[in-house]
Amino acid sequence: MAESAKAQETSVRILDAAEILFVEHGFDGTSMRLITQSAAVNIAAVNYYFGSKDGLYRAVFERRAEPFARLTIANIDALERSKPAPLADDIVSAFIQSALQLGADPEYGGLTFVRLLARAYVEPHPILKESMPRRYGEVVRRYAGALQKALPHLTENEVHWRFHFLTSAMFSAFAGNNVLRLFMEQPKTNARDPQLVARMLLPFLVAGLVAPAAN
Amino acid sequence: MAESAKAQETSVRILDAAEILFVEHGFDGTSMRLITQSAAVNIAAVNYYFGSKDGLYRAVFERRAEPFARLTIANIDALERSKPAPLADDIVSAFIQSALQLGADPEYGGLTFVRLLARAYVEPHPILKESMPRRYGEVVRRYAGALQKALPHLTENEVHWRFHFLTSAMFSAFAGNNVLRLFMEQPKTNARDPQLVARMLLPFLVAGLVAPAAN
DNA sequence: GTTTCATTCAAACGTGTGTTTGAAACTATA
DNA sequence: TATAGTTTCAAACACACGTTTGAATGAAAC
Repeated sequence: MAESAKAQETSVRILDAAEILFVEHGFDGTSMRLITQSAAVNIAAVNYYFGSKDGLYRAVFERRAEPFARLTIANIDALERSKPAPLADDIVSAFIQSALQLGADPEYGGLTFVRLLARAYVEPHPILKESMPRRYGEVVRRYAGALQKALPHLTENEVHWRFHFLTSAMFSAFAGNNVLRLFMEQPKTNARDPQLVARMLLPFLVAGLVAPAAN
Repeated sequence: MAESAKAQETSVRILDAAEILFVEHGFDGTSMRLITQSAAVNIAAVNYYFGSKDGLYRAVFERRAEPFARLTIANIDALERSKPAPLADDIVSAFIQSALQLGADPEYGGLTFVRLLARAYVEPHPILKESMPRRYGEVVRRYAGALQKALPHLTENEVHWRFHFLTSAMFSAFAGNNVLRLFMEQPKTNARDPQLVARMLLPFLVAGLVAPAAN
């Protein structure tokens, strides 16, 4: 254990520890000493490798962001190649599937990164405001564009609204932010199994997307 | 201005300032000095009136929590009185309407409290884990129960799942946590008008709820 | 006017924060 | 083995944190 830990690169150990702790306690709630202690590393190592705590936060995101973006785009590429006019059902499936793969494959960061994204929505660090849109702008354009073609009865504006709702519900569900857990003692849902979450999510989101326009 | 500020109770000024700042910067990110400075109050006043920073956090929630719970329950009471077997459409409307009234009426805390709730999902302070379920358990039971009757083709478990998705999407939308804003430079949605949000939400959520069961 | 109580205030408390330092330890090249 | 470069380390830095203190101030009761 001590050996394998030693064998690992110091910077990677820091990233792994920080990723988990940032999810658990947020950026402000996670101290340098907690991170370095959890990574079994001297406290000066963070500044040595990442310059600052902000730099570490950025690095934690950058490690996962691009692989995830590439994954989601690869999925819609594959879909559109196999089916010239995919249905909303297919598109949502591809999107959910991306999050599922992210959660399943530790190389992509697993569920931890999904939870980190969910936290970032309500706790927007200035660093993200700049780097995330650059990385995910194309993802949104691709999926919203495909949905627009599949849902011609909706205005472009309304498609974006629904994609917004969809994304909120999906990330929140995968993140395990069991809203109901905050509201009642014994929620009847077990939000921890991603496969189950996905199976429950799909019909709900697809039906919501294809619903008649408002008004 | 100085007079009206002086006329207001000190403790209320602290609550008002803290409510806003907790939403903006989170619990850990909001310092006592920032709160008291923003409330134009001596720093010792927080401990004088609320005992501690934790006590203030609890007080910020408790001021809004019960009126909101009473409001949502009054809404479903009225619905069930006027309609013996309300449809999913009616129930979701009543739920959304509660959040809308909360957002519209400053006495209920306005949108600020909705945003605070949204933050609390991903940043669960120990204090909330204990006080929120006690306050909102009945709310969830009432709405989930009514939905169960309106959706007999779904298992109790699946109803809870969908109510979970619904709540996530709704609070996230009302909170103005525009997920897409994090992902693209110029989102096509303006998440700030609650009436508009509600109009867009309703068909999406209702369709999701009444969708055929998974599997 | 005096007394009593609640409230406000400036100042300081001890502790924890992110960051920096300069020497020690290690690794690889010569 | 000597040397150059990289990485680790204990210690300290200045500063911000939540909290406490004890005196000053205010208002109400007698």
